[in-house]
Amino acid sequence: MGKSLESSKGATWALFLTAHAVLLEQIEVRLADAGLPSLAWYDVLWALERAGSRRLRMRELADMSVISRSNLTRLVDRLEAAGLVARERAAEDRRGAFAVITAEGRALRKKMWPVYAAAIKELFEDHITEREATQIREPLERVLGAVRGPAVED
Amino acid sequence: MGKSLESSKGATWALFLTAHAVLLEQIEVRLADAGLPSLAWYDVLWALERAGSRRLRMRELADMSVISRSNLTRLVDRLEAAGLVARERAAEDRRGAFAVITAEGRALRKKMWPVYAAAIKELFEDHITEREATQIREPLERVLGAVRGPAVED
DNA sequence: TGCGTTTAATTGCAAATGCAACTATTATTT
DNA sequence: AAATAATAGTTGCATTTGCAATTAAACGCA
Repeated sequence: MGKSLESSKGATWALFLTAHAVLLEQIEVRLADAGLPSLAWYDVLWALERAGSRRLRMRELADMSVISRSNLTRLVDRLEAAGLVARERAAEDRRGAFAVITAEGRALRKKMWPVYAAAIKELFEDHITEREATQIREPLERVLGAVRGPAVED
Repeated sequence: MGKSLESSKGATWALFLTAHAVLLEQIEVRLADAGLPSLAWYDVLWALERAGSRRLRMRELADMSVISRSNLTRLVDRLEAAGLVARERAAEDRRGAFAVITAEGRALRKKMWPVYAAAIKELFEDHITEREATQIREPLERVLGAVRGPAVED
């Protein structure tokens, strides 16, 4: 294509950061405007709802939501205070605890989804083709794979 | 390509969020390990350094860094306390203030860059081709353009 | 000119986050 | 089995964020 561009990778990274910040900000505004809790709550509720028996160990939940253990402890505190989640002591390992989503939790998650989905659609999906989605997804999967499971080194 | 995939857009969005969270976490760890401040500081310093006369109005800086005005006020408070930035009252509009990067600020930014750059490279750039970078960048630019300048509506 | 409006930036206060230390329990060594 | 290490989760405390209200200056216009 003629003149070579310096490197578009740096620009891609910058754009990745900016796009994330702007989109998340917009989504949070929409949720707040609808009188709904933040995305962080949604993520945890959704992770629990998908889980086999609607429960996950704190550790698993923290990993899936990509937040620290201590932050998850407090987030679950808040969710529990709101009646959306309950803690259950683990029988087989008495150190551990499960977070279990309640019926109210499921109801709220279900109520949040349309607002969240509409935001994703309008802000993100409507502007990219199916093909582009794949072209974004594939490299990101590779990136994530490299960070997460860099194949045990010895 | 034969069997149609449900929609890869949802998966792309999920991946976008996860990749962002994981990569940022890793980058922050590397900066902290090197005894350096967070990316938020870097962003502000870099925005100022790029600016014409090494200064920007608080408003512009907040927009560029995608953070709220009030948060920027405090972030600049901290940067100022660290001697990396100074505030300058605007002459032509006495409500306003400029944030100006200091020599120390420039020095620190310069010291942070190699660590940050190495992280971006290893975690992100090394796993995608130049072509893929473009294929990510283009749709994201469109997305961002749509959110930001949705063409004045009336 | 004077009055209401908009804009820039900051502040108060509550909520959320990050990090290091701590408790309880299980796993490993010897 | 006792001693040591490792793991799960929580807590204390300091930092950072978010939101609403506030102060100050500029603008718009009657």
